[in-house]
Amino acid sequence: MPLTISIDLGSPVPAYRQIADRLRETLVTGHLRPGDALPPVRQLATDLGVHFNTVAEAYRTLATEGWLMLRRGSGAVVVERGVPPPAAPEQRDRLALALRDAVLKMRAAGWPAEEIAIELHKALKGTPS
Amino acid sequence: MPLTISIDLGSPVPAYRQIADRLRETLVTGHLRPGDALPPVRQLATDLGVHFNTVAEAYRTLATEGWLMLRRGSGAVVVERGVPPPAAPEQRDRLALALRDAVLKMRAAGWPAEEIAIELHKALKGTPS
DNA sequence: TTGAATTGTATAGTGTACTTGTACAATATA
DNA sequence: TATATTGTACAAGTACACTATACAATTCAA
Repeated sequence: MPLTISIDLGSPVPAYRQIADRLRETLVTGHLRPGDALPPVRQLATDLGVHFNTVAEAYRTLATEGWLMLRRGSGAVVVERGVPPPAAPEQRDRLALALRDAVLKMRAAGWPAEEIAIELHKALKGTPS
Repeated sequence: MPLTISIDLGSPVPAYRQIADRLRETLVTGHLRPGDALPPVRQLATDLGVHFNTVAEAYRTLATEGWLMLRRGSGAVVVERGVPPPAAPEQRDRLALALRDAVLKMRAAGWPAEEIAIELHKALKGTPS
């Protein structure tokens, strides 16, 4: 599978963060596994309609999180991640807040609680551990 | 109750959006109800440590969403909102994506699925309808 | 009725973040 | 060993967030 992701250039979320988010999804769900190679920054950038430096920034984000190893010439490779380093409580709070705000915005937009729960389980599905 | 909210100035999420998020929470949960007055932008701004224009931007955001009515001299007042206007599919997708990304980041940080579900229910709790 | 105080609005300025352009360094490959 | 491939570094342009300041509409006390 050639890694097909897409981003929304009209979104207020910066492109490099969207790219990181979508790639993180493939990593968390196991569609990309240790040893797998990611496409070169220039190729993915062309596919998504952004500059390759924008993709490179996303790769660096994921490398910092421990998902990837980057090397010029060799490209980006998924590495064994082990136990995620314990996040700072401040960072933990932000993650929980992001979830809460997402739910609140959906409620405010009129989503039934049912459907929100469904969306949640979709997001949890396929996640190992 | 004097409306006590707090924001995180170190967060990458812009202050005006955090303020709107926290206020939306009080609105969705019914802690602020139609007819209630919000604090003047200058007062809330002082409380939060930002410029009053930043608070004003948050108020405008919520006014656009149909929660508030703004008038100089009178201040910001919660209005009856009725049925939320049907969001554009594009906007709907973004809401669902935000939820998905929040969950994925929590998983990536090592949160057990259990606790994520708990956080979700905390966010849903107290929500009418 | 009037004038001062209160409250949101408008607009310009400043700093920061995002994206791009371009040159470069390290690795792979023919 | 030369060339292509791949990520990196850094400067420039643009958009966004926040602030400063002046302003307009409303409220309220004298």
